[in-house]
Amino acid sequence: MRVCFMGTPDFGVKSLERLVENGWDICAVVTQPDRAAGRGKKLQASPVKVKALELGLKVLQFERMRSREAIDAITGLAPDVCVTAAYGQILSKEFLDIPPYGVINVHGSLLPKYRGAAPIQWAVINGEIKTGITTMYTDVGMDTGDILLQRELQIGKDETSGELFERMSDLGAEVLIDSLELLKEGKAPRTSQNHQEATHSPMIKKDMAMIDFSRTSQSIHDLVRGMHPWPVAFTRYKGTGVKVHKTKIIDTKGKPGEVIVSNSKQGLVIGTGDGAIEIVELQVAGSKRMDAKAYLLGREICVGSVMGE
RNA sequence: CGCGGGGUAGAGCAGUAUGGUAGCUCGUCGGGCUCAUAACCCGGAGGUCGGGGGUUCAAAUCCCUCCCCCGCAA
Repeated sequence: MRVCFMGTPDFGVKSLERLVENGWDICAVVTQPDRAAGRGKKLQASPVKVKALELGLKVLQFERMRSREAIDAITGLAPDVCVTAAYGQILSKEFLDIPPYGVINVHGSLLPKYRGAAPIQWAVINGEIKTGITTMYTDVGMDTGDILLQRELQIGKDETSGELFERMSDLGAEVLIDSLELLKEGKAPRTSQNHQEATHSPMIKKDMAMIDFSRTSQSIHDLVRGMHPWPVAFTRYKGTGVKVHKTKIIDTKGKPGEVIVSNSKQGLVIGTGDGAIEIVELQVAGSKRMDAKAYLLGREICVGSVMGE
């Protein structure tokens, strides 16, 4: 089977790697165009593109997948199946009809829950204790296609999105391979989704990562985990941004946002809506990420002052 | 040339405008005190001040240059 792989961020890299390891014939890797990003605004290739080049695969990049040019190029490759893993563009009916075996998508949630762009982060932010991988037959809707395979994964109490991402991309690669095997043998299951139970996970934006200390300690802890390693939950202190990398729920009481404890021995503890939370690791603008205790050796945060403003 | 902050002891910082003994908090090592401690007291070790060049009697500090880290924006 000729496979056309489509993906952009890290999530897809593992799947691509495993496909190649397992001997699948990758006729091309389609990824989003290089974008100006990072300090200095240099053009940057997507993680999938980097890996594809490393593996010596043919790379294609299209501004718009719906364009004539893109459709013709893929048609010309005559793939038997297309695989998408966080590709980043909605595919048209015309495109979906190209490969005879269809387009298979690897999605980071137990569909129909968490359809959309950021299923892994939202599962963590919402404090879910389990999530999983779904492979599906892509249709024109947003993650609405019929389910092929599904496999669950437990989420750790202190696990971050980044850590979960790692495990999810491994699992995703596994489930993808299994799905393709079944598809090839003509034994692939197909179950439609229960659309009544669908939920959505929109793309994460920076402002969603702002900590609201009037919420519960648990939901703040979940936000911090879910927004890590990007964009990282943050608050403000005396006008400057403070990223919060790691927190721990503390059994104490305090007003929301109030600094209850602040010294290099005991650390930094802030009041929340239902108790308190310790900021274990933080990062202020221009400086590195560090333990709050280390930060307090050289800088002061006054007890009684308020975070968040 | 997108905007900006930073590199000083193991850690976190001050010192740089006005060049002149390397400083603070913590850790660490040794000693003392206390029923006790996130304790307290005494003493010690630990630094090519990111690299290189220059100016000067003298450079962490002024000039030139290179390297590295980070925030914003994307």
